[in-house]
Amino acid sequence: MMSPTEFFKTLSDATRLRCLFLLSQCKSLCVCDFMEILDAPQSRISRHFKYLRDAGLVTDERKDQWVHYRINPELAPQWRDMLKQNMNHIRGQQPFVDDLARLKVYLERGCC
Amino acid sequence: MMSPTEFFKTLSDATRLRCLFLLSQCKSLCVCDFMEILDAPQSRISRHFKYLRDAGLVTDERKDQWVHYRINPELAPQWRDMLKQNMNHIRGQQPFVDDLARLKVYLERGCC
DNA sequence: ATTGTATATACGTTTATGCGAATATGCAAA
DNA sequence: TTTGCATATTCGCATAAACGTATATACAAT
Repeated sequence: MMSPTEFFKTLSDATRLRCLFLLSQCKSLCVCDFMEILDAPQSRISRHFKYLRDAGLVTDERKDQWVHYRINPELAPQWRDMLKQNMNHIRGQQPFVDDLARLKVYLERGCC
Repeated sequence: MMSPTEFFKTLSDATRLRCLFLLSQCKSLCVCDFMEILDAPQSRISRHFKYLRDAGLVTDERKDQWVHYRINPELAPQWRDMLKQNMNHIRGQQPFVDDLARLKVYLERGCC
């Protein structure tokens, strides 16, 4: 179980927050998607997803070589609501506006 | 102006979060109130209020020796809503339940 | 002026966190 | 079983953040 402080700490890093935001806007994405959309090296994405997994906010599912992440479908409703509301609030701000635009382009031309 | 990441970082420390929560439940409180309710040394409270001031989340007002803090009444609606919603979400969890109980006892018998 | 109370800040230390580079692992296809 | 790609982890380093103690400041009352 997670404390509110830990919840906010998890959201307090730009890479993690941008990843969570992207996941809040689509079903699932794999590590290389995040690398491209956020223009970040692989170790950074992977490391921060470890934090997100440990916090219970996301789950991973391997398909062949790819690991797909999604918002943890078993997240307690309380945290799920909190996450959703916060994601809605940041939706209109940078860098999330641009990230969302890039996500859409990316999904349209077919992801990895 | 504040970035979402900075907003969450500000909420990611237990002392700051508890202070903000208390302020969300009453008009204003002074440093010694927080010291007693949270059982924390003065330097800790004061230091964290500097962060909260710098982030623009609270304002201070001196009355004689006492400095009263409140949620910044000029906080942009966006942040105000976000803060309010998050405070509502943590309301039912520890240590905030106990903090609120202590706040009520404290206010009833007359604060500092 | 001095004292007492409330609050703020400076200092040195400790711990936490983020980073890239390098390496390891897992899986599929050859 | 080797190669190649996707992902995870380890490492050493650098910076940030939190802490308590001690000191400084602000104000009121004497």
